[in-house]
Amino acid sequence: MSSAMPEIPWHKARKADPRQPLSRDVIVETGIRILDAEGLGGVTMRRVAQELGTGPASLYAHVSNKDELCELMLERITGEVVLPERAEPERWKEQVTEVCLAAQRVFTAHRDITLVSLGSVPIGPNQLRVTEFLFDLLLRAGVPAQVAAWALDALGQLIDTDAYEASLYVNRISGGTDIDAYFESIKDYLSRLPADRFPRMSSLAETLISGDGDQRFLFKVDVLLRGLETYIPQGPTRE
Amino acid sequence: MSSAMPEIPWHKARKADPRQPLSRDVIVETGIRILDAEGLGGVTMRRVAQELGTGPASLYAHVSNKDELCELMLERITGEVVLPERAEPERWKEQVTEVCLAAQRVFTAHRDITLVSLGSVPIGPNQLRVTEFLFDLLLRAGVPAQVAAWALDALGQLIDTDAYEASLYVNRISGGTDIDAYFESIKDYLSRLPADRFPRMSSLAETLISGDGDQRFLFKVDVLLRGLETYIPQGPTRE
DNA sequence: TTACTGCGACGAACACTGTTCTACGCGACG
DNA sequence: CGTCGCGTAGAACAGTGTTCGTCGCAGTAA
Repeated sequence: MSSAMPEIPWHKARKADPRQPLSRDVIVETGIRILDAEGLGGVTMRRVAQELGTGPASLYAHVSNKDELCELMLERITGEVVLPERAEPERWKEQVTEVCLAAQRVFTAHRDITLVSLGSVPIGPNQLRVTEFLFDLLLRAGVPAQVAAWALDALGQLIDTDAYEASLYVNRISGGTDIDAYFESIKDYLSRLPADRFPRMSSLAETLISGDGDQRFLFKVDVLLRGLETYIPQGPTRE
Repeated sequence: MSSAMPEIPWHKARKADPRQPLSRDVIVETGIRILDAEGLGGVTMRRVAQELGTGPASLYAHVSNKDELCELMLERITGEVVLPERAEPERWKEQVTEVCLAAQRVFTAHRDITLVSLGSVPIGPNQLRVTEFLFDLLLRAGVPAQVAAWALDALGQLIDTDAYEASLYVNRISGGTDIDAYFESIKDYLSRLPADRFPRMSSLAETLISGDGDQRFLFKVDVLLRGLETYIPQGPTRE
């Protein structure tokens, strides 16, 4: 206890990077940084804490859970989705497509973050912001309220699932796998299938695996919108 | 080593249930039993081994991985999906709906197993069986090959995602949460949203959360099929 | 200035996870 | 009868999320 005691060494050297005094925001930002670099699997409490020069227990003063941390990350990332200035119902299909594509781009850029949103009801402010825009747009386009409401569910699932699958390929690529060779091997496998039991898949293997992620995603959105259009009372929009 | 030695106790008492001599099939079956009872989170190598009266290391002689075990489980479960006797293209929409509903029922009955299929290309025999049937049905209905191929992707994602979300509610229920009260609280939350920024969601909160899982799922399938129909060259099928 | 009080920080530990190493025992085959 | 190989399984390793209890520092009251 005397002043003759030398400085306790480990207490000062504790953090190589004595940055902000550890807040909710810093933790979320750090989590996202790790997410972008290593994927959701790399985001562990220990890893985040280490990046902040501390131990995992310190995080629990600001974040109650790892699940909560992940949802906070998702909320912040959803904030990156930029929406059009205003809804243009006369070209609603194009605008819905634009928003979906923007969202898919943002999520895919953050690896497998959509694994989090697949399992949670979107109630964060930013998630509500996007949902409200699409909801309003569909209603203005003449889609019945109940149809529009359920369509939001479908659109959200579509974006999440597609972004998740896209991120899996990113993971594989960053894991060293040659993605083209991978798809080629699948095509070979399908085409070699016994033609008596799998006539369609074996003969159309090429067709099955054709198209990159964006093409397939845009196709799915298009199918959904075409289907939605048939629910508009006065029939399909005239060209 | 003499015959005077008493029975080695721990060798006989090792397993309370000395069943089959540990094969791939038994391991997969045990995994599915645990999956049904506790969800995918309960399926650990230790838990499966314990159920078989052995240690986790023993499983690795029959299964190379936990991931492989999960995919084997998925494959076997997919085998439970019963397909119609033969494709009836004249009522393709109804038949696709039937198959989708059947698949969704099977998967939902096995908790969150679809979390596995979300992350893997379906190449197991049983998965191919279902896919081939749907592919053939769509082609016979007049859907162009490329459209049908991509539609298979969309249908699979729809089934997987919906079954996964349904299972989350099952998990919550088995976790003791009152699911009705949960949705009611979400409805309250949405309706209390500031009306200036969220006019649509706050006023239509009731509409947003209405409908049970089956209704919403059937709606999504219907939208997809209606959209698909517009891709058929001679236009929508006449009634 | 001093004493206290409350809260954030955090090392250590707990109960888990998937996976690997290595020794062991038993059946089949030469 | 000997030997070889394979399936079994205990122990251990490097991780995981989370909790406990201590410790030091800020702010506040006396």
